[in-house]
Amino acid sequence: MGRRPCCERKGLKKGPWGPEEDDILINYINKHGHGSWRSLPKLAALWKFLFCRASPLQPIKGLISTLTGLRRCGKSCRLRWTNYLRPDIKRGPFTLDEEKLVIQLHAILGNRWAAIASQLPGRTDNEIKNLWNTHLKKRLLCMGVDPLTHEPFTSGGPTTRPRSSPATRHMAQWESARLEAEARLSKESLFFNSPPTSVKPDPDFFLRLWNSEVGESFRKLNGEDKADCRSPISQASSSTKCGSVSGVTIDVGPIAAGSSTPKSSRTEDPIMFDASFSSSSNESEDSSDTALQLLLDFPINNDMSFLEDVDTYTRPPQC
DNA sequence: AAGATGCACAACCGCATTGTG
DNA sequence: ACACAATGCGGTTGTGCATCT
Repeated sequence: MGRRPCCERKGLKKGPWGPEEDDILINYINKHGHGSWRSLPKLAALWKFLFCRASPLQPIKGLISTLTGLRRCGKSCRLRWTNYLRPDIKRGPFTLDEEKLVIQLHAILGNRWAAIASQLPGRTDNEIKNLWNTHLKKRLLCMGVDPLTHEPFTSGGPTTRPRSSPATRHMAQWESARLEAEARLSKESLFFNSPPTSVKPDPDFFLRLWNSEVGESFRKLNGEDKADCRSPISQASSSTKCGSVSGVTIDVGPIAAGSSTPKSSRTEDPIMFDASFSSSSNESEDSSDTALQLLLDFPINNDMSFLEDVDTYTRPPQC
């Protein structure tokens, strides 16, 4: 038996949202929260009809809204809210620091846009995805760096198989563990002692995480680098030792000012990110470090003269 | 001035994962 | 344990605007 569609297709509006639709959605969510996205469109319209009658014409407008509902499926409502209407969204161009952070996190996490977005307060996964596809990827290509692997192209062009350096693999393992633990702790804190509205980890979250079993397992395993590494979570829960990234620091500098309710306090975060990936093991041959550092030095304007200095890398044909 | 082209971004689609009865 | 619904996520497409020819 196949899945039923998330919403009935008949009569549902598609395409750009209008101000009236935004208004209905914002008012309803501000008042009630989104609850069930599936039922939200009808509820929102009904609520508007019943309670928002500022002008003599409002009852008529409200009736129309009620009869037609939002005419959007819940999925569309969720997307509109999370990507555009949410009050904590930071509009405007990405700052240099944000771009650096996106590049660094992409090197670690790959195309896990939601995970990357969680590290940039006020930015959505969609926004970051667009930034990557329209700006950063091209920038990497023009530098002769494979956007998949964050490593310089070989003379044969882009690598056909994504390949990550040991340091990058370590970072990915650690980041995956951190994200898993973050989700778990978030659930636990909700369950045990948090009020319903408090879902964000406190500023000491990473400190606690670092001191938890996960961080402990990483600290203990300093220097061991085995090929068949499993996720750090698995490592932490078993006796099998595997590679580690002890002392890994990623210093991304200050995130753009004015960001609202960051998930963590970076200045206090013991897990400092450092573009140089200061892992202790066999990094001398790891070209991705150099590539990443080179990328971070990339000028933000369109001045391409920097390419003259990059004789180490093969320039791809499209540049 | 008008059409072509490129770019940026919002929105959609389909699959994966999670929740629930 | 299973089926189904709800939600989340990433890839892709559509659209409007700016720039170029």
